[in-house]
Amino acid sequence: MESLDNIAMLAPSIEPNFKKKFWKFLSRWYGENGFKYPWRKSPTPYSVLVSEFMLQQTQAETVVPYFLAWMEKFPDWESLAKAQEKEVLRAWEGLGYYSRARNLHRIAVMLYHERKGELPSDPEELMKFPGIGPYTANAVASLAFGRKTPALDGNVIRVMARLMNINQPIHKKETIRTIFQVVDSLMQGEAEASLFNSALMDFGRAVCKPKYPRCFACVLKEMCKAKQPELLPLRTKIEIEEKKEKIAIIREDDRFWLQQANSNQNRYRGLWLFPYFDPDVMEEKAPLFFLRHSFTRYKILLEVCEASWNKERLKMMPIEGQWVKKKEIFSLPLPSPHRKIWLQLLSKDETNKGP
DNA sequence: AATTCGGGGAG
DNA sequence: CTCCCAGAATT
Repeated sequence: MESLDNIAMLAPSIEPNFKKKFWKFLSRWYGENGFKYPWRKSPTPYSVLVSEFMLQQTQAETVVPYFLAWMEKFPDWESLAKAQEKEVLRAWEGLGYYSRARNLHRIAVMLYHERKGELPSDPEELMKFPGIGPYTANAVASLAFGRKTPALDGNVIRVMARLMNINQPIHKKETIRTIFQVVDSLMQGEAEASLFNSALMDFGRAVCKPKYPRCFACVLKEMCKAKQPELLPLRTKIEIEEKKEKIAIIREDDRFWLQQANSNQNRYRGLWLFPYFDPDVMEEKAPLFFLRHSFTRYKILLEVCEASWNKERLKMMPIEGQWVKKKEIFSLPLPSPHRKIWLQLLSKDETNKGP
């Protein structure tokens, strides 16, 4: 088995023949099987950055409708720069990782005021912007500006790790550096940067899949050194933590009590939430329903109840939040579970109104 | 180097 | 149910 060092030393001098063959097979596969995503139709630096932000840790099919709606609402840097954060978060609602939306908005404002609305094309420069890391910087440089630089996402790293039979944890810095050099060398040919990176990512997603790779349909099989079927080092398993949380619905006619997520906390910052039930200042009136939702390592059972303020205690203890009219809740950004709560409440209101 | 940050789709 | 996704920032 080759050591990583050997592969790293080989990288700059991969045989021209190998490079040629690699792209010949891959480009043919891409021509027949590449995905037709809307952000590939007429890419601009803006549309590419929007799509790349949305695609961070989010499956492409999930992103499609969000991307289309976003480009309608915020077609360019200027419209995004002039928007309120509330609108921006509302357009992002349901995608998760909301700091992506806040960072994208910040970038728009920065560009609009400081750079005449133009992104730099150099990956090192791109990395100076909030929310742009190594992958996104190189993706934008290649997909939007045609720079020949490797965009190493999870798919590409997996493909290359198998191709070279790197039996080491693939998230190690040294491993990534090696893969970067190899891909960099592979793409220095006729291949257009945008096509090359897109093809490799699509290929990893569709064929060289994490769990059940379709080796039988692999066009790179003859040059792959992976010892099948042993594939990749397993990831460390994470412990799931189960929690119960109680949400209070406090209403007064057509107004509901909502609070904006604390600005010094990162999760849900800027989004609006129904408050947690707090027995010190609230009284439960009636149970409503349960809702479960899970994310990363948490499995949360949300209990939703109707509640009212305990006015005596409320006087001594200022409570954050404010009354929001029913009609306004539609336009506020809510985390997914809270949006679901809201929709449940609405449908109950409707059925109660029934003839 | 490990954790945090969401949510949904696929198997 | 479990795994994973066109990652980045923070600890």
